[in-house]
Amino acid sequence: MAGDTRERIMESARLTVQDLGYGGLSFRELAKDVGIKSASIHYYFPTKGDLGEAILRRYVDRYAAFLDGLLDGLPGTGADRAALMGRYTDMFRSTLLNGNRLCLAGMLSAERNELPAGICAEIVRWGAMNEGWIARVLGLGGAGDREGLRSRAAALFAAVSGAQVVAHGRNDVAVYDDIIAAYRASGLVP
Amino acid sequence: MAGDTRERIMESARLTVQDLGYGGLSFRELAKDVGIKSASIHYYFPTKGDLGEAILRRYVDRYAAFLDGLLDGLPGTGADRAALMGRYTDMFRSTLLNGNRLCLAGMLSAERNELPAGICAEIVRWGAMNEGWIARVLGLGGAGDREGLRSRAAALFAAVSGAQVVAHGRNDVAVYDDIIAAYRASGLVP
DNA sequence: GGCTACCTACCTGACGGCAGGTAGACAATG
DNA sequence: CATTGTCTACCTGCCGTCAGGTAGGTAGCC
Repeated sequence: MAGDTRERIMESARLTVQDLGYGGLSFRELAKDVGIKSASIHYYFPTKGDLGEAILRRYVDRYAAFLDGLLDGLPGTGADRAALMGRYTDMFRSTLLNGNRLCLAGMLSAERNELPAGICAEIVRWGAMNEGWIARVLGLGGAGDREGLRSRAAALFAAVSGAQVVAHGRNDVAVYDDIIAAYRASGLVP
Repeated sequence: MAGDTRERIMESARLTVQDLGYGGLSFRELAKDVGIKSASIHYYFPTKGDLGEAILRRYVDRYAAFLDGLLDGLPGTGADRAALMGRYTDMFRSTLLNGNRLCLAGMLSAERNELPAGICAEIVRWGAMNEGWIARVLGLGGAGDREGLRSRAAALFAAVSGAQVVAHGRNDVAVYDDIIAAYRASGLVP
């Protein structure tokens, strides 16, 4: 199966980074999980940095496609803002449910000061993509100056990310749910 | 100087963890920074976990004292809620300014899945302490049911933490400032 | 005063283990 | 024959940790 091994390396690596962080990702454990020898990983990804960049790049791409898919064929009435944001917060919720994992980019954000530059660039792209999507959703209701939407979207993205980190630190999804509910009550999240 | 070496170990370790994380803290580098040999650290802290727990415990205690100090001798009119929250957000801001560091507990929150239990307990204490203080500040305005204050405080704590993580990931304090401003505009932060 | 005993605050030197990474052989496939 | 994918074997370097030693101070006792 061409490309299968590469696929399984990336999948396993992603799950590990979301669990233990980039520093907690080891080629030996990774190889054990995939069922090959650690040296073989270098065939696909010359260095650890290359692997990290590849999985984050694909992560951002996939979620961009997923989020865009949510907007497809939308009436644009703005009646669905709340529903869309519910889908958005559920996205972060599901990673917590999956072994108390953190969003890949969120985890790497924390580790930023010991990461290669290529990964940092992808972290920035993750933020811009999320904020862009949220701004579009917020704009569905109608007007709102573009700059206002943009800054509110950035706030919303940071708030949801923070809720995930805090809940992750306490290993308790209920904490996440409560915080999101409070965001909604305060009007920050539609 | 009795206790001086122990003090310097803890200070250097704390700064490193806020910079590179718990995984990025090495006894050899730490010893080099303090000016002793790495083995000597074990004289003060038997294991790495003990050191980590000690610095986080003190971190929580000190910020608890600092925040309580802000409330001392307050008129309680509630006119100062905004000012107090400004002091609070400035606290997180200053760690970003200091070498793009993260709040110690925030960093450890991300690494939670590979941390000894003693440290995890202190992370929980950090959250409870912050939420308790914020709830008190929010309550200064007057009424508000206790449960409502509590959940709003939890949201505010998570939001500010998230703003710090996102700004840290982009290595840009301006990002933090913009997000906090948007929180204020949305009414989440007084 | 002198001796013993214990303490603090480090040190030297090493241990086993794991990290990412490399060189080169080899079998399978086209 | 050439390419692809994986292997074995190994490298250097760092990791936390430990055993054991030592210089200097202090306290108690004859």
